[in-house]
Amino acid sequence: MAGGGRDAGRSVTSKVLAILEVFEKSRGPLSLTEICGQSGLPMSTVHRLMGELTDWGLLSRGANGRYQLGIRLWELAQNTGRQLREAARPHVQDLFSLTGETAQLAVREGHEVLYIERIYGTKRVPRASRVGGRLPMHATAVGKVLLAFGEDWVRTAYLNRELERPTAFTHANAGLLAAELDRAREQGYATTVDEMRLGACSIAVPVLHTGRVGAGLGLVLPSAQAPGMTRHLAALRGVSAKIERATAHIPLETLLGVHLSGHD
Amino acid sequence: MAGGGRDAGRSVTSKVLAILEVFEKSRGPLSLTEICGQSGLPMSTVHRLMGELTDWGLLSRGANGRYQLGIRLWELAQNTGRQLREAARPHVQDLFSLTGETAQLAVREGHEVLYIERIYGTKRVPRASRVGGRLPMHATAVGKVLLAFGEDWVRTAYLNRELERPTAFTHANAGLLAAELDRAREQGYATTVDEMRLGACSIAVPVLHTGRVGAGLGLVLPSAQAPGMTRHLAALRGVSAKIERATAHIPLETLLGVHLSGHD
DNA sequence: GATTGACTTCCGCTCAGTGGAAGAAAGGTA
DNA sequence: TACCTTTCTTCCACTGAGCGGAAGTCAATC
Repeated sequence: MAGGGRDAGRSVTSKVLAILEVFEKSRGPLSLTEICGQSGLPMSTVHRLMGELTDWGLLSRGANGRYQLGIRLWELAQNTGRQLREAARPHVQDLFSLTGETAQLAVREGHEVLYIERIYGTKRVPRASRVGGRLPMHATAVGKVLLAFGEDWVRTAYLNRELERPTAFTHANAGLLAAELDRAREQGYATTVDEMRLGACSIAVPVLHTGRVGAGLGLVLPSAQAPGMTRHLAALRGVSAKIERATAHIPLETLLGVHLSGHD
Repeated sequence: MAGGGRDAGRSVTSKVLAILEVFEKSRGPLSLTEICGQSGLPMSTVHRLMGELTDWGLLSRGANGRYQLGIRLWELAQNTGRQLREAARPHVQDLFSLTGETAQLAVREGHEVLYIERIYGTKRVPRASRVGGRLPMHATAVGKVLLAFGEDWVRTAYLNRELERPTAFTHANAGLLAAELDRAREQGYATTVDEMRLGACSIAVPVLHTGRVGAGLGLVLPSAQAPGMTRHLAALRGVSAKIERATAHIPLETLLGVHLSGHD
C-alpha cells in the first residue's frame, strides 16, 4: 500500500548517501536500474532523488540516460584539503624533478593510505594506486612511515588486524612488521620491495607537523633499482622539510578533512 | 507551532545541497551558526543534517566544533572525469618538462573556463586560477580556444553577454573579440597578454575529440616573454595530439561529468 | 555568579516523501 | 509491421520522517 510499506527508519539523507556510495564503488556511468539494484532502493524513489541531484549538478546524465558523478561535485571537493595540496604540490613536483621517479604524498585514512598527490615518472613501474585511491598501510612505504611515526594506538590497532598479502613478498607477520616499523622509526625512512605489486619498490619519509606525522612522502621505482634506493633519501628529506615549512602555519586538522583524534 | 511554520515546499535534499553550497563559497571551516546564517536554515535542522553528513564523511568536524568538507567527499569526487585527468596528466607533465612553464588543461563549464589540471612552473607568474577554479573565457588563452573552436551557439551566446574586464588590457569588445576568435581558429592557437592578470601572458591550443573541442591546453608565462611565446607552439601541438590519441577511445560525455548538448 | 552566545536535545504536529502500480519510451526480435 | 521485453517516467493517497520552537547544556566573558 502506498506509503505504508516504506523503508521505515531510513532518512532521506541516508538514501542520497546510499546513491553516492554506489558511484564510489563503480567505474563508469550507471543506469537507473543498476543504481536501484546496488543501493537496494525502490526505483521511483531513486528516480526522484536523481532528478534533484542532477539539477544541482552533483550528478550528470549522459545522452544514453546513464548517470555519473557531476563536475560540480569535483569542483566542490577541490576545497577539501586544498591548503595541504596546494602547499605540497610544487614540492612533490620538485621531488620528481630531482629524482625522475614517480613521487607521491599520502595520508592515513582509517586503516589505509590515501594518496592525495602524485607526479608520474616516465619509467614503467607497475601502478598500484591512483590519486584518491587507497592501499593497505603495511604493503607500502608511505604506509609504513605513517604507522612507524604515528600514534601508538593506531599502530597497535593496525597490527592486531588480519594483514592482507597483495603479493608473496608482503610482510604480513605482525611481529616482524612491528620490528620493521621500529627500525624505520630509528632510520627515519621506510621501504618496500615487491610488497604491493611485483616489479615495484618504494621508499618514503614522514612529513611532520607539530610533532605528529601529517603525511608520508615517497618514491616508487622499478624493483631493479631497489638496492640503490637510499640515494634518494637526501632529496626526500629535503623536500619533506620544505613541505613541513610550507604547511607549518596551517592547523593540522584544517589541512585535511579528517578527524585526527578518536579511535575511528 | 511545532512543524507548522516549516519552510514549506523545501525538500530535504535541497537543504542538504544548500549546506554544501555554503561550503562551496567559503574558505575555511565554518561554525554551525555561520552555516545557518548563510543557508537561511533553522539551527536545529542544520544541526541534525550536519550530524548525518558528518557520520558519512561528507563533512568533518574539527576539535573547535567547526565543520569543513570531509575527505570522503574528495575521494568520491576523484571519480569524476577521472579518465580524462588520468589520461591527460602525464602529458601535461610532459608539456611542463618540455617548456619549463606552468602548463594547464581546462574545459568549458557554462560561460567559464574550469581548470582541471595544472603543473606549476618554477618561474614567478601571477596566479589567477587554481585546479578546480573558474575564470571568464575571454580573458584567458584556453578560454579563447574553447570559444574559437567550440560550437557556434556557445560563442554567440557568450559574446552577447556583458564581458568582464579583470584588467585594463582585457579584450572586452564583442566585435574585436569575435575577429580575434576567427583569427585564433585559422591559426590554431590563441594568446593573451596581461588580459587576466598583469604580468602574466598565455598561449593555448585546442584538444579535439571526435571533431569537437574537448578541452584547451595552455601555458602561462611572465609577460616579459610574450613576444617569443609562439616558440612553444610545437610542444603544445605535439602534446595536444598525444592527449587526443590517449582519450580517443573514451566517449566525450564520459570524459567529464558535463552535459555537452543543450544550451546549458 | 550572572550574562551572553553557541551548541544540543526534546517532542508532538504535519506535509514531504514514499513506493506500488500504471503508463510511456526505447530496444530488440521475428 | 506488429509484438514482446526492458527500462524509464508519472501518478497519487497514505503516513512517519523531518520539522523547528522552545527549553536545556556548556563555555567563555565580564
